[in-house]
Formats: sequence, C-alpha cells, structure tokens
Amino acid sequence: MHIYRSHTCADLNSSNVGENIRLSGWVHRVRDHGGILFIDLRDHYGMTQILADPDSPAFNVVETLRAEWVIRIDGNVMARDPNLINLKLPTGEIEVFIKNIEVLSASEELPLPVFGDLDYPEETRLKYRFLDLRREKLHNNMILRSNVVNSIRSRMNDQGFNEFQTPIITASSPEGARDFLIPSRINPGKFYALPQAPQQFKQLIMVAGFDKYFQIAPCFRDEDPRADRSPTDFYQLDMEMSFVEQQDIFDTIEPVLKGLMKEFGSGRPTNQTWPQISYKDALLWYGSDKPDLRNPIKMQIVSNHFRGSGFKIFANLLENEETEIRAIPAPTGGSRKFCDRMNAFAQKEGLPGMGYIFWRPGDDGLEAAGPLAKNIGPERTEEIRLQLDLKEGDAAFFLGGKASAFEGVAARARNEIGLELGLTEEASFEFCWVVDFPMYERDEESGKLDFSHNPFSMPQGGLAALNDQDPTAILGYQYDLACNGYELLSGAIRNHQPDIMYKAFELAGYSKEDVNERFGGMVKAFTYGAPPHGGCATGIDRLVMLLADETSIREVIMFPMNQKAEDLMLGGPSEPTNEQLRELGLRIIAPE
RNA sequence: GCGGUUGUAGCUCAGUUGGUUAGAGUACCGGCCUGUCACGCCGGGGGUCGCGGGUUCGAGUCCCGUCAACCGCGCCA
Repeated sequence: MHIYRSHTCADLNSSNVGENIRLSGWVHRVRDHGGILFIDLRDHYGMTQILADPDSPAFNVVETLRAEWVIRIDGNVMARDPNLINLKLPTGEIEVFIKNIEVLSASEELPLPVFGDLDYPEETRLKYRFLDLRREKLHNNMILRSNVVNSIRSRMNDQGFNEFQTPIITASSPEGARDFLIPSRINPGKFYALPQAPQQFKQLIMVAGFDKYFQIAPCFRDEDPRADRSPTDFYQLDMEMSFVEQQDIFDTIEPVLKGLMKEFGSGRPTNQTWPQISYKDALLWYGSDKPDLRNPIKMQIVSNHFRGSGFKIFANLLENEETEIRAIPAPTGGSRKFCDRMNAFAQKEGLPGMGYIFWRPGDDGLEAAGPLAKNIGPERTEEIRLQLDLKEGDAAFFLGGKASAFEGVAARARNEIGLELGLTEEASFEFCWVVDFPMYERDEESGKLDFSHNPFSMPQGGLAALNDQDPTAILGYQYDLACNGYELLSGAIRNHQPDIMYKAFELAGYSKEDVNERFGGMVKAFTYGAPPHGGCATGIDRLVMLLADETSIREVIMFPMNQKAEDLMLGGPSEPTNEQLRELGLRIIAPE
C-alpha cells in the first residue's frame, strides 16, 4: 500500500464498504463524545468522516488531535445506518473506522480558522494566505482560475493561435503607467523594466509573420491599487492578429468570452449581441467608458428645458461655455424619501447636491413634486417628463455644469439608483464594446495635447486625418470591452506605417528623434514589410473575478499584495544588503 | 498626495448620557459525555480597549495629534 494514501478524501462510497484503506489529510473538525469520536478528514478533493472508539488501538492518539493537524490513517470502510447518512457530503454514505494513525504534522493554535465561512480582516488573511487558501471559497476560486486559463488556451489553440512567451526582463514599454525598474549589474547605471504588457513584442511577432499570437501574459505596473486592480502584477490574455480590421478582432474574441461565460458562469445569462457604443455616447448615456448595462438607466441632456428658466442655479450655469444639464431618469423612484436619499448620496460624493423631480398622483391627475418643478413651472416640467418618457411613480435627477466635472458622480449615482430600485439585473453578464476612442486629449490645466489611449493605434482617417483635423476630434481604431461596469478588455488596430506614426507622435509633442530613441526597434521593423495588424488584451484576473462573483481582485489571485503593495506573507519589499547595492552601483537616498 | 470607514481577548464582535472588577461567541487548557456532522454540558486561563497627549474626581466612551488596514479620488496617457 502507498505510504500516504490508497484513496483521496472524496473517493470512498458504499461500494468500498468492507475495504481496508489508507487516507491522508487535514483534521477539519473534531467531535469528541467521550466514548465515540468523529473526525472530518479533509484534503484537496473532499471530506471523509473518520470514526474512533475505545476499541480502536488509535483511540488515545485520536483524542489529542486538533484542527488542521495533518494525519495519515488506516481504517475500515463501514456503511452508515440509513438514518445517519450525511446528504451534504459526497462520501456521506460511509465512514472509516480508524485502526492506525500517524501524525504527519501538528498545528499551533490558528490565527485564522479554516473551518466555517466567517469573514476575516484582509491583513490577517494575507499574512496567513496559506491558511485562507485552505478554506473552501478561495480554494474553489483558485481551481476556477486554473480551469478558466486552461479553457482559454484550448479555445485559442482551436482557433489557430500560437502561444509564445515574451521577455519579462526587458526595456520599458510606453503603456502609460509607471514602470517597475530593475537595475542592471552588467551595465552599471542602466535599468531594465518589467513589461506593462508585451505590446511591442506581439507587434514584432506579427512583423515576423506568425499571423495569430496569444499569451497568458504577466503584466507589471507600478500604480496604486483599487479593489479591481492589483498593485503590482496581473495577467492578461494577450492576443494579436495580422491582416484584420476591428470587426475581425471582435468576431474572434467574442466566441471565446461567450464560451467562457457559459462554461464557468454558473448559469448566469450573458447577452448574446454585444452593442458597439461610441466612447462619446458611453459618457453621455452612462457617464463612464465602462458602463454597466445590467442597469437600464440611460442619461439624457435636458439643457434646453432649463435655459432661461426660473431655476437660477442651472439657468446661470448654462450661461457659461461647455456646460449642460444632464438628467438621470429613475423609473419607480418617485418618493421624496428615495429622492432625498439620492441627493444625500451626491453630496457625500462631493457635489453640492442633485436636483430632482418626481411624479405622483395629484388632485387633477399627475402632479410633479420637488423643488425643481416649482422653480421651472409646469410646462417645462411636463416637457422634461415627455423627453425622459416617465410616468406616475417615477423620478428624475439633474446634474449641471461641465460634463467632465459631474460625469463621475453621475455614473455612481446611476449605479446606486439602479441597485436601490432593483432595476439592475445583478445575476447576469452584460457586455458592450466601447469604440471610437479619441486619439488625443488636451490636459485641462496645461493645454498640452497627449495620447488618450494607446499611442500605437491607427487613427481613423490615417495620415489625412492627422494633417487636416482638429487633433481632439480624431478618433482611433481603439476599443474596450466592458462587462458589468468593469473594463475587461482593451485593444486596437495598430499603426503599422512609420510616416503615420511619426506624425501621430509629432502631434503629441514627440520629435522623430524621440520616437526613434524610445521605440526605434519597432518602428524600424515596420520599414521592412509590416502586415496591418491588431489585437487586444483581456484581464484574466477580472474575468475570473466576475465568474467567481467576487468584487475584489485579491479573491482570485493566489498570493496578492495588500493596498500598499506589500507581501505580508513573505515580507516584500525588503531592504537590500549593502553588498547587493555595491554590486549594482546603487545608493539609497533616505526619504524626507 | 487627498477624502471616507474601521481599529476592544488568538479570531469575529458587543460595550448606553463618561461611573464598580471591560463582556459574548469561537479558539485554547481541564472535566463529563457511544452517533455527531456548526455535537452538547461544566469549569479555567487569556486584554497596553491601535499608539501619544489633553479635558475630568473618573475616559474603551469626549477633544487634539498620530499610526495601521480597507474603500474611493488623484493615478492607471
């Protein structure tokens, strides 16, 4: 017999009754009744109930066992009486009468119990990640992640893609985020960078003639974290194709993602037609370039109804340039209590407040209530109601000013309203493409023109557009895929023509020399016969997060960092030794 | 860098207008228990109330400062 086990803790059932077997695993739970004692023995696969009584030669040792000790037991499989079968356990029809035991590893008192599903502070969970990972939820999340990655690989391979590995220690690639730098010992004073994405490599793979590339690629960005953003490294399904236009990329990746949602989405429905919404419309309708379409609310511009109206705050606002009044319709939100709560929400988010109108039954039919309605009068109020297509029992909220100043809060208010009113269909996946991103944006303070997305994207209209149009009006063949309010994918048709690329960078203030110095390797490659190409990258962590129905990315990463980008388990980052610094020619300058 | 929330036993939490010796569950230690599967019952140990200062006869509670964690903003072109 194998020295540790003849079966796993999930294997045994009534067909094994009478067999002498061997199991190894963790003591999940001990139930000591004095004369009879039960142990739930757990391994990766499942759980088996072990039984001991004073007739067992192992009884004295079994009495000393505590949670999370690792043991090996020999025993006899016995059928349970019909009234003692545990339907919650796949092995619930049997139990193992223990005859022999070996303690393989004892456990101290636990800082984090494995048993139970209570919530514990992140700090404790991260410090003792190996214990947290034993718990059912995280253990299942990691298995899900493994299965998703496995399925991605076969789906991509089935479509004729080849997976290639690209360098981890490399030159800085201009994705826009802060690089992680690595000092070079052999080249003192010089630094490598960890790739923010394999962007230039995958484009060079296209130039090299491989046609369809993908990779489950680690990406490194030194930026502050969010709940849905890991502070150091994350994984992308990175892919690139030659001789394609935008729609070809969509047609390739859509079935992969739809297949994954169906395979791992636990029955939650996915919309099968993914709308393509322009960046401009996304901001107008949803206040966000990653809209949550599970929420049906669509915002509208209602400036005309307030221009010159008795509501002076909005009327005066509209005297200024580039201002507007935006309405958030809230079907079924027509109560003062709800409207006041949303107004308080807007104030908490840093706005002066959110005006509202709600419609309720009145003496002569429909009555519009709320301070705004009184100020602008019944005619304008009715025009607004008709434009927003609202009825009795509904409400609408109003935000005014420069769109860029209120859009963020408007988006959060829209989310809040959708959730509070139960309009958002939570147990579903709603995808949409966001297309036609502007190539450039102007910094509000400095007035400087800069790339707004990916500098390697092909501008719509090509060189002519770059020469003739107002730069901020130029759109790119750049796209995102949003799902349930998360940016899940980002991509572009690339700019493979050096003259267009030099011009594109020139508009953003980079000379030809700058471009040659920073991305000369890739630009040069484009002078030796580059195929038109494009691709995208899908966030694996976020995808698994959605599938696992989690809201924190750390729930689907095996060993995540905390919010300060520290590894609480192994203690990173740590101070280098003097010898390491000397070898690298570095000196630490103490912070202020 | 800024804002919000939180910080009390190994862990999860309660703690009233400031008032006796700071509690509960769980874990741990001891005792009892032969059918549990969140086993049950009895007892015990365990606390710098994040840290520092202040107000007060008296502070877990009020005030000021500070640290840490998380959430958000900035950032992620």
